[in-house]
Amino acid sequence: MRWEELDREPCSLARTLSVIGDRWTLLVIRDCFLGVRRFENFEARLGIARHVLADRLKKLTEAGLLTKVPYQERPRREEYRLTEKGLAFYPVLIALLDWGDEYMAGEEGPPLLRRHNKCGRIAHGVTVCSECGEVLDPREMSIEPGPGAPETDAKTG
Amino acid sequence: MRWEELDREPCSLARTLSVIGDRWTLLVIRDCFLGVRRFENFEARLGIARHVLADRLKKLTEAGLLTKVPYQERPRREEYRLTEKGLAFYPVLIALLDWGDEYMAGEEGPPLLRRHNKCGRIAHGVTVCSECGEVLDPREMSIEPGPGAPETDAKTG
DNA sequence: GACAATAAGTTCTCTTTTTGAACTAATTAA
DNA sequence: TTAATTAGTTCAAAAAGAGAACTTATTGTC
Repeated sequence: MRWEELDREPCSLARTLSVIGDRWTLLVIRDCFLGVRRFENFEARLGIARHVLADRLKKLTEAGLLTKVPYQERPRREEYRLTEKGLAFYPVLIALLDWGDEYMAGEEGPPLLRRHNKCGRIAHGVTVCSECGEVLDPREMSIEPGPGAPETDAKTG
Repeated sequence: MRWEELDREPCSLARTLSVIGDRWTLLVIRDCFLGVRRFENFEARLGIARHVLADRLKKLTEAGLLTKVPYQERPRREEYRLTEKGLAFYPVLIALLDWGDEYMAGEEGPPLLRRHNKCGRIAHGVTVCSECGEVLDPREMSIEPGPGAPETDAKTG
Protein backbone atom coordinates (compact mmCIF):
# COMPACT_ATOMS: atom_id res chain seq x y z
CA MET A 1 0.00 0.00 0.00
CA ARG A 2 1.37 3.39 -0.89
CA TRP A 3 0.73 6.36 1.31
CA GLU A 4 -1.37 8.37 -1.12
CA GLU A 5 -3.85 5.49 -1.35
CA LEU A 6 -4.55 5.57 2.37
CA ASP A 7 -7.38 8.08 2.23
CA ARG A 8 -9.33 5.73 -0.04
CA GLU A 9 -9.07 2.73 2.26
CA PRO A 10 -12.40 1.55 3.68
CA CYS A 11 -11.15 2.23 7.20
CA SER A 12 -11.58 5.42 9.18
CA LEU A 13 -8.28 4.87 10.96
CA ALA A 14 -6.38 4.63 7.69
CA ARG A 15 -8.17 7.72 6.39
CA THR A 16 -7.36 9.65 9.53
CA LEU A 17 -3.73 8.60 9.25
CA SER A 18 -3.65 9.92 5.70
CA VAL A 19 -4.06 13.35 7.32
CA ILE A 20 -2.09 13.11 10.57
CA GLY A 21 -0.10 9.91 10.24
CA ASP A 22 3.36 11.34 9.90
CA ARG A 23 6.07 12.18 12.33
CA TRP A 24 5.47 15.90 12.64
CA THR A 25 1.80 16.61 12.03
CA LEU A 26 0.52 15.78 15.49
CA LEU A 27 3.20 17.92 17.09
CA VAL A 28 2.10 20.81 14.90
CA ILE A 29 -1.49 20.23 15.99
CA ARG A 30 -0.43 20.03 19.63
CA ASP A 31 1.21 23.43 19.28
CA CYS A 32 -1.93 24.81 17.64
CA PHE A 33 -3.90 23.76 20.72
CA LEU A 34 -1.27 25.51 22.85
CA GLY A 35 -1.92 28.74 20.94
CA VAL A 36 0.94 28.72 18.45
CA ARG A 37 -0.09 30.29 15.16
CA ARG A 38 2.94 31.56 13.27
CA PHE A 39 5.44 29.82 11.06
CA GLU A 40 8.47 31.05 12.98
CA ASN A 41 6.99 30.00 16.30
CA PHE A 42 6.24 26.49 15.10
CA GLU A 43 9.75 26.21 13.76
CA ALA A 44 11.43 27.49 16.91
CA ARG A 45 9.39 25.24 19.20
CA LEU A 46 9.61 22.08 17.12
CA GLY A 47 13.04 22.21 15.54
CA ILE A 48 11.49 20.94 12.32
CA ALA A 49 13.09 21.54 8.91
CA ARG A 50 11.45 24.63 7.44
CA HIS A 51 10.28 23.12 4.19
CA VAL A 52 8.80 20.15 6.02
CA LEU A 53 6.92 22.56 8.27
CA ALA A 54 5.71 24.48 5.22
CA ASP A 55 4.55 21.23 3.66
CA ARG A 56 2.69 20.06 6.78
CA LEU A 57 0.97 23.39 7.32
CA LYS A 58 -0.10 23.34 3.68
CA LYS A 59 -1.45 19.83 3.95
CA LEU A 60 -3.27 20.54 7.20
CA THR A 61 -4.78 23.62 5.60
CA GLU A 62 -5.83 21.68 2.50
CA ALA A 63 -7.30 18.98 4.73
CA GLY A 64 -9.35 21.62 6.52
CA LEU A 65 -7.89 21.31 10.02
CA LEU A 66 -6.18 24.70 9.82
CA THR A 67 -7.07 27.91 8.10
CA LYS A 68 -4.81 30.78 7.10
CA VAL A 69 -5.82 34.13 8.55
CA PRO A 70 -4.00 37.36 7.58
CA TYR A 71 -2.83 39.32 10.58
CA GLN A 72 -1.19 42.18 8.68
CA GLU A 73 -0.95 43.61 5.18
CA ARG A 74 2.23 45.10 3.66
CA PRO A 75 3.92 42.81 3.89
CA ARG A 76 1.07 40.39 3.96
CA ARG A 77 1.50 37.90 6.75
CA GLU A 78 -0.75 35.00 7.58
CA GLU A 79 -1.12 32.80 10.61
CA TYR A 80 -2.67 29.38 11.05
CA ARG A 81 -5.70 28.69 13.20
CA LEU A 82 -7.58 25.55 14.06
CA THR A 83 -10.92 25.12 12.35
CA GLU A 84 -13.84 23.22 13.85
CA LYS A 85 -12.48 20.12 12.13
CA GLY A 86 -9.13 20.75 13.79
CA LEU A 87 -10.64 21.45 17.20
CA ALA A 88 -12.52 18.17 16.87
CA PHE A 89 -9.16 16.49 17.08
CA TYR A 90 -8.95 17.23 20.78
CA PRO A 91 -10.07 13.77 21.96
CA VAL A 92 -7.20 12.24 20.00
CA LEU A 93 -4.70 14.52 21.69
CA ILE A 94 -6.14 13.82 25.11
CA ALA A 95 -5.99 10.08 24.51
CA LEU A 96 -2.38 10.27 23.34
CA LEU A 97 -1.39 12.55 26.21
CA ASP A 98 -3.07 10.41 28.85
CA TRP A 99 -1.44 7.26 27.51
CA GLY A 100 1.93 9.00 27.57
CA ASP A 101 1.32 10.26 31.11
CA GLU A 102 0.52 6.73 32.20
CA TYR A 103 3.14 4.71 30.35
CA MET A 104 5.92 7.02 29.21
CA ALA A 105 6.44 9.30 32.20
CA GLY A 106 9.43 8.43 34.34
CA GLU A 107 9.29 7.97 38.09
CA GLU A 108 8.91 11.71 38.53
CA GLY A 109 5.50 11.65 36.90
CA PRO A 110 4.07 13.50 33.89
CA PRO A 111 5.69 16.75 32.75
CA LEU A 112 2.39 18.59 32.40
CA LEU A 113 -0.97 18.34 34.12
CA ARG A 114 -4.30 19.38 32.68
CA ARG A 115 -6.84 21.13 34.84
CA HIS A 116 -10.52 21.05 33.94
CA ASN A 117 -11.57 24.63 34.61
CA LYS A 118 -15.20 23.68 34.86
CA CYS A 119 -14.72 21.49 37.93
CA GLY A 120 -11.39 22.91 38.95
CA ARG A 121 -9.59 19.60 39.25
CA ILE A 122 -6.58 17.96 37.61
CA ALA A 123 -8.18 15.58 35.18
CA HIS A 124 -7.58 13.10 32.44
CA GLY A 125 -9.94 11.86 29.78
CA VAL A 126 -12.20 8.85 30.05
CA THR A 127 -13.70 7.41 26.89
CA VAL A 128 -17.32 6.49 27.45
CA CYS A 129 -20.09 5.12 25.28
CA SER A 130 -22.09 7.81 23.48
CA GLU A 131 -25.27 5.80 24.09
CA CYS A 132 -25.09 4.44 27.63
CA GLY A 133 -22.26 6.42 29.17
CA GLU A 134 -20.29 3.42 30.39
CA VAL A 135 -16.51 3.25 29.94
CA LEU A 136 -15.64 1.67 26.59
CA ASP A 137 -13.66 -1.55 26.80
CA PRO A 138 -12.25 -3.16 23.63
CA ARG A 139 -13.50 -6.56 24.78
CA GLU A 140 -17.07 -5.30 24.79
CA MET A 141 -17.07 -3.91 21.28
CA SER A 142 -17.92 -5.58 18.01
CA ILE A 143 -17.69 -4.17 14.52
CA GLU A 144 -20.10 -4.46 11.65
CA PRO A 145 -20.26 -3.07 8.12
CA GLY A 146 -21.44 0.52 7.92
CA PRO A 147 -23.23 2.38 5.11
CA GLY A 148 -19.89 3.20 3.47
CA ALA A 149 -18.65 -0.40 3.52
CA PRO A 150 -17.24 -1.68 0.22
CA GLU A 151 -19.36 -4.20 -1.62
CA THR A 152 -18.58 -7.72 -0.55
CA ASP A 153 -16.84 -10.13 -2.89
CA ALA A 154 -19.41 -12.81 -2.16
CA LYS A 155 -21.52 -13.41 -5.27
CA THR A 156 -24.84 -13.38 -3.51
CA GLY A 157 -27.64 -13.83 -6.04
CA MET B 1 14.86 17.73 16.83
CA ARG B 2 15.82 14.30 15.65
CA TRP B 3 13.38 11.46 16.01
CA GLU B 4 15.35 9.42 18.52
CA GLU B 5 15.33 12.35 20.95
CA LEU B 6 11.55 12.45 21.07
CA ASP B 7 11.14 10.04 23.97
CA ARG B 8 13.16 12.38 26.18
CA GLU B 9 11.05 15.45 25.44
CA PRO B 10 9.16 16.82 28.45
CA CYS B 11 5.86 16.23 26.68
CA SER B 12 3.70 13.14 26.89
CA LEU B 13 2.51 13.61 23.33
CA ALA B 14 6.05 13.65 21.97
CA ARG B 15 6.91 10.60 24.06
CA THR B 16 3.86 8.75 22.82
CA LEU B 17 4.77 9.64 19.24
CA SER B 18 8.24 8.20 19.79
CA VAL B 19 6.42 4.85 20.07
CA ILE B 20 3.56 5.13 17.59
CA GLY B 21 4.35 8.21 15.52
CA ASP B 22 5.16 6.60 12.21
CA ARG B 23 3.13 5.71 9.18
CA TRP B 24 2.61 2.03 9.89
CA THR B 25 2.60 1.49 13.63
CA LEU B 26 -0.99 2.50 14.30
CA LEU B 27 -2.21 0.29 11.47
CA VAL B 28 -0.35 -2.62 13.03
CA ILE B 29 -1.99 -1.84 16.39
CA ARG B 30 -5.39 -1.56 14.72
CA ASP B 31 -4.93 -5.05 13.30
CA CYS B 32 -3.88 -6.34 16.73
CA PHE B 33 -7.19 -5.10 18.11
CA LEU B 34 -8.92 -6.89 15.25
CA GLY B 35 -7.30 -10.14 16.33
CA VAL B 36 -4.37 -10.36 13.92
CA ARG B 37 -1.35 -11.99 15.55
CA ARG B 38 0.95 -13.47 12.93
CA PHE B 39 3.61 -11.92 10.76
CA GLU B 40 2.19 -13.24 7.51
CA ASN B 41 -1.30 -12.01 8.36
CA PHE B 42 -0.12 -8.50 9.17
CA GLU B 43 1.80 -8.44 5.92
CA ALA B 44 -1.07 -9.71 3.80
CA ARG B 45 -3.59 -7.28 5.32
CA LEU B 46 -1.39 -4.20 5.33
CA GLY B 47 0.73 -4.55 2.21
CA ILE B 48 3.71 -3.32 4.22
CA ALA B 49 7.28 -4.13 3.21
CA ARG B 50 8.37 -7.16 5.22
CA HIS B 51 11.46 -5.63 6.74
CA VAL B 52 9.50 -2.58 7.83
CA LEU B 53 6.90 -4.83 9.44
CA ALA B 54 9.64 -6.78 11.21
CA ASP B 55 11.10 -3.52 12.48
CA ARG B 56 7.76 -2.19 13.75
CA LEU B 57 6.82 -5.41 15.50
CA LYS B 58 10.24 -5.43 17.14
CA LYS B 59 9.89 -1.83 18.30
CA LEU B 60 6.36 -2.36 19.59
CA THR B 61 7.57 -5.42 21.46
CA GLU B 62 10.53 -3.54 22.93
CA ALA B 63 8.21 -0.70 23.89
CA GLY B 64 6.02 -3.19 25.73
CA LEU B 65 2.81 -2.83 23.70
CA LEU B 66 3.14 -6.29 22.20
CA THR B 67 4.56 -9.51 23.50
CA LYS B 68 5.79 -12.52 21.54
CA VAL B 69 4.07 -15.77 22.44
CA PRO B 70 5.20 -19.10 20.96
CA TYR B 71 2.35 -21.03 19.40
CA GLN B 72 4.39 -24.03 18.22
CA GLU B 73 7.82 -25.57 18.63
CA ARG B 74 9.75 -27.29 15.81
CA PRO B 75 9.93 -25.09 14.00
CA ARG B 76 9.49 -22.50 16.68
CA ARG B 77 6.89 -19.96 15.68
CA GLU B 78 5.81 -16.94 17.65
CA GLU B 79 2.86 -14.60 17.41
CA TYR B 80 2.31 -11.11 18.71
CA ARG B 81 -0.26 -10.20 21.33
CA LEU B 82 -1.29 -6.94 22.90
CA THR B 83 -0.14 -6.41 26.47
CA GLU B 84 -2.03 -4.31 29.03
CA LYS B 85 0.02 -1.35 27.83
CA GLY B 86 -1.09 -2.08 24.29
CA LEU B 87 -4.73 -2.60 25.23
CA ALA B 88 -4.58 0.75 27.03
CA PHE B 89 -4.18 2.29 23.60
CA TYR B 90 -7.81 1.67 22.80
CA PRO B 91 -9.02 5.21 23.58
CA VAL B 92 -6.53 6.54 21.03
CA LEU B 93 -7.90 4.21 18.37
CA ILE B 94 -11.48 5.12 19.21
CA ALA B 95 -10.70 8.81 19.01
CA LEU B 96 -8.95 8.43 15.65
CA LEU B 97 -11.72 6.21 14.28
CA ASP B 98 -14.50 8.52 15.43
CA TRP B 99 -12.77 11.54 13.93
CA GLY B 100 -12.36 9.66 10.66
CA ASP B 101 -16.01 8.55 10.73
CA GLU B 102 -17.06 12.16 11.20
CA TYR B 103 -14.72 13.99 8.84
CA MET B 104 -13.24 11.52 6.38
CA ALA B 105 -16.22 9.34 5.47
CA GLY B 106 -17.80 10.16 2.13
CA GLU B 107 -21.48 10.76 1.62
CA GLU B 108 -22.14 7.07 2.06
CA GLY B 109 -21.10 7.20 5.70
CA PRO B 110 -18.45 5.32 7.67
CA PRO B 111 -17.20 1.96 6.36
CA LEU B 112 -17.46 0.26 9.75
CA LEU B 113 -19.70 0.71 12.77
CA ARG B 114 -18.87 -0.23 16.33
CA ARG B 115 -21.47 -1.78 18.54
CA HIS B 116 -21.21 -1.59 22.31
CA ASN B 117 -22.20 -5.09 23.36
CA LYS B 118 -23.01 -3.98 26.87
CA CYS B 119 -25.84 -1.67 25.81
CA GLY B 120 -26.38 -3.22 22.40
CA ARG B 121 -26.23 0.02 20.46
CA ILE B 122 -24.05 1.46 17.72
CA ALA B 123 -21.80 3.82 19.61
CA HIS B 124 -18.88 6.17 19.38
CA GLY B 125 -16.60 7.40 22.12
CA VAL B 126 -17.11 10.51 24.18
CA THR B 127 -14.18 11.89 26.12
CA VAL B 128 -15.29 13.01 29.55
CA CYS B 129 -13.53 14.40 32.60
CA SER B 130 -12.21 11.76 34.96
CA GLU B 131 -13.25 13.93 37.92
CA CYS B 132 -16.64 15.41 37.11
CA GLY B 133 -17.79 13.35 34.14
CA GLU B 134 -18.53 16.30 31.87
CA VAL B 135 -17.47 16.27 28.23
CA LEU B 136 -13.96 17.70 27.88
CA ASP B 137 -13.70 20.84 25.77
CA PRO B 138 -10.27 22.28 24.84
CA ARG B 139 -11.47 25.75 25.77
CA GLU B 140 -12.13 24.66 29.32
CA MET B 141 -8.73 23.14 29.95
CA SER B 142 -5.56 24.75 31.27
CA ILE B 143 -2.15 23.19 31.66
CA GLU B 144 0.29 23.48 34.51
CA PRO B 145 3.68 21.97 35.29
CA GLY B 146 3.53 18.43 36.63
CA PRO B 147 5.93 16.56 38.91
CA GLY B 148 8.06 15.54 35.93
CA ALA B 149 8.37 19.07 34.57
CA PRO B 150 11.90 20.17 33.67
CA GLU B 151 13.48 22.71 35.98
CA THR B 152 12.78 26.25 34.90
CA ASP B 153 15.47 28.45 33.47
CA ALA B 154 14.58 31.25 35.85
CA LYS B 155 17.38 31.73 38.34
CA THR B 156 15.20 31.98 41.39
CA GLY B 157 17.32 32.42 44.49
C1' DG C 1 16.08 -39.41 -0.05
C1' DA C 2 14.84 -35.27 -2.96
C1' DC C 3 11.70 -31.63 -3.39
C1' DA C 4 7.91 -28.43 -2.53
C1' DA C 5 5.49 -25.96 1.21
C1' DT C 6 5.09 -22.91 5.32
C1' DA C 7 6.28 -19.14 8.55
C1' DA C 8 9.15 -15.61 10.04
C1' DG C 9 12.24 -13.16 9.09
C1' DT C 10 16.88 -10.81 6.49
C1' DT C 11 19.28 -8.79 2.58
C1' DC C 12 19.54 -6.21 -1.52
C1' DT C 13 18.87 -2.24 -4.82
C1' DC C 14 16.22 1.67 -6.02
C1' DT C 15 13.20 5.51 -4.88
C1' DT C 16 11.20 8.78 -1.71
C1' DT C 17 11.44 11.55 2.33
C1' DT C 18 13.84 14.17 5.79
C1' DT C 19 17.65 16.94 7.53
C1' DG C 20 20.27 21.06 7.78
C1' DA C 21 21.88 24.94 5.80
C1' DA C 22 21.60 28.65 2.62
C1' DC C 23 18.86 31.56 -0.24
C1' DT C 24 14.61 34.69 -1.73
C1' DA C 25 10.85 38.20 -1.39
C1' DA C 26 8.37 42.05 0.58
C1' DT C 27 8.50 45.56 3.65
C1' DT C 28 9.76 48.49 7.82
C1' DA C 29 13.15 50.70 10.97
C1' DA C 30 17.71 52.80 11.82
C1' DT D 1 21.90 52.19 2.47
C1' DT D 2 21.86 48.56 5.42
C1' DA D 3 19.92 45.45 8.84
C1' DA D 4 15.84 43.19 10.56
C1' DT D 5 11.55 40.50 10.23
C1' DT D 6 8.50 36.83 8.49
C1' DA D 7 7.29 33.22 5.54
C1' DG D 8 8.66 30.70 2.82
C1' DT D 9 11.88 27.94 -1.35
C1' DT D 10 16.04 25.49 -3.00
C1' DC D 11 19.78 22.32 -2.70
C1' DA D 12 23.00 18.33 -1.40
C1' DA D 13 23.55 14.58 1.72
C1' DA D 14 21.57 11.20 4.82
C1' DA D 15 17.89 8.24 6.36
C1' DA D 16 13.87 5.57 5.63
C1' DG D 17 10.65 2.91 2.76
C1' DA D 18 9.22 -0.13 -1.37
C1' DG D 19 9.54 -4.38 -3.68
C1' DA D 20 11.69 -8.40 -4.72
C1' DA D 21 14.74 -12.19 -3.71
C1' DC D 22 17.01 -14.92 -0.34
C1' DT D 23 17.53 -17.68 4.38
C1' DT D 24 16.39 -20.93 8.08
C1' DA D 25 13.99 -24.63 10.26
C1' DT D 26 10.94 -28.12 9.73
C1' DT D 27 7.07 -31.08 7.89
C1' DG D 28 4.75 -33.48 4.38
C1' DT D 29 4.78 -35.62 -0.32
C1' DC D 30 6.65 -38.30 -4.26
